[in-house]
Amino acid sequence: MIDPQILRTDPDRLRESQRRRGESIELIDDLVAADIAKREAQTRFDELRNEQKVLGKQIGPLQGALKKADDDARAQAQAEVDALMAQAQILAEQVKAADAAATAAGEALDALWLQVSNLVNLESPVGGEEDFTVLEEIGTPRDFAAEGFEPRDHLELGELIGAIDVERGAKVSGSRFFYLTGPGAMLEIALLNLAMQQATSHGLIPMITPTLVLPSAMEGTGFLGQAAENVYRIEQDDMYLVGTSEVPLAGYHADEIIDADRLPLRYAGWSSCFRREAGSYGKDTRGIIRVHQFDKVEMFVYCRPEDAEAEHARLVAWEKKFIDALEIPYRVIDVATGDLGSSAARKFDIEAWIPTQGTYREITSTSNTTEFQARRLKIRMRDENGTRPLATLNGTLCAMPRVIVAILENHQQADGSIVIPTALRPFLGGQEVFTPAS
RNA sequence: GGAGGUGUCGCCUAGUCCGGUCUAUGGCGCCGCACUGCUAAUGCGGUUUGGGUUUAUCGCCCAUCGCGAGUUCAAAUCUCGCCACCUCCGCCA
Repeated sequence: MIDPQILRTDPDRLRESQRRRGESIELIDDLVAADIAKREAQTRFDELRNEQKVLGKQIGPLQGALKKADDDARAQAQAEVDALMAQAQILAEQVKAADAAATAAGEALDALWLQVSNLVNLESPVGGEEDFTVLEEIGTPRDFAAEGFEPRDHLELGELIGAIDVERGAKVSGSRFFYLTGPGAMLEIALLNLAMQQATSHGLIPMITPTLVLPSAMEGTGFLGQAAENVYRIEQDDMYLVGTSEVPLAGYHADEIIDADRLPLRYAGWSSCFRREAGSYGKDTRGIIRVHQFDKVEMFVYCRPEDAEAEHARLVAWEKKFIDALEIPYRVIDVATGDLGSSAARKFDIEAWIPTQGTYREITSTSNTTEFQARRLKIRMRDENGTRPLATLNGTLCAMPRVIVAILENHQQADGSIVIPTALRPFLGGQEVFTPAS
């Protein structure tokens, strides 16, 4: 949610943000009207309620006096009480109606706010999925032609070395599920160790989070808007499977007020992630680039709003350091406004070079969600200026399947073996190569 | 899953039986001021959160006693539902 003050003082800022995202501008007009309606209804209720309380305070003492009154005064006192009671009853009806009206107006307003995405950062390139800006390219893709062989894709390689089994994944769980087997499983564990080693060296707090969450956490992080179709819902218990540990890491401090001197709070969460991948039929059907379940180490930061942009840059730097250690060529892109997702004001993706696709593919994504999630989840900070919402940011450190794809494809040799990046070897007992199973 | 207990403004706590005097008591902590070579101690004042109004301030109004609904002129207090935690029993990785 965006600061309601901006809606009242500068609604054009919201309209401009909506325009850049390609989302509804009329929504802002509705919001302005609903905000006014809500305040009017609330004020009416407040005033009536005040009248009711003033009146109510007179009744108690009068009834006390009535009990003590002697016969002469009784009739008089009784009449006074009756008159007040009659008045109070009318007022009670009005209060009830005004309360209902204010509640309804509030709900209508909240429903509209839930449809509004975060204010985009004005630096973000405007446009759709293809309109990103490339910020930098690092490393050089190998020239397999010069090396004299045709690169195999990650699935072929994974099957060759006995690391990936998608056929049995499909047999047991359906399409887009897979098993990591033998060296594949060991590789994921090694990646987890490297990621957590780097994370802790940066001062992040390691976390293992719930993956099943209540609606409040899902909604608070902005995943029940246009992204809702990609979320698994457990109907029977009204819970959701998270698509990223960003959700439980953001919910961790929900409803809390954090002392500013504890900020920034930085976490590295490890969890399984579940995605329905609705609307991606036919896309990336081969291999493990797009799957329904995978594991991921996610970074999550709570900080002062004024520090958020610097923090965002720090997250990108940590992501780069991780990919650097894996010796994979990549580029960093500044994602365009139309492709940000509802909670991000700005988003940087790292895309790894995938030789058999001849292109870069997303392997990390880091978003500055400013105060958007914090407002929804009621996470505030307290400093010398009082209590106010803080900023949250998230960023991928290691999304297992895609990192594994990038390692296999970029470090393959002509015989189908895989050279293990030096940084991973300590976590694999010093092993240097994955070789094809016989 | 069953039985019992608990839930009050950072922490602890009074208030709930018997509705109005609750504008929620007291202690700790914290902030400000006074006193004071310094610190400590002491004294005085302040200290839930959210919304509205006013905004140069002070202020005023409403909501908030785990959450929600109900009864009532009036609910921390009565009724119902739910949630969380604790103890015990059952089942279980």
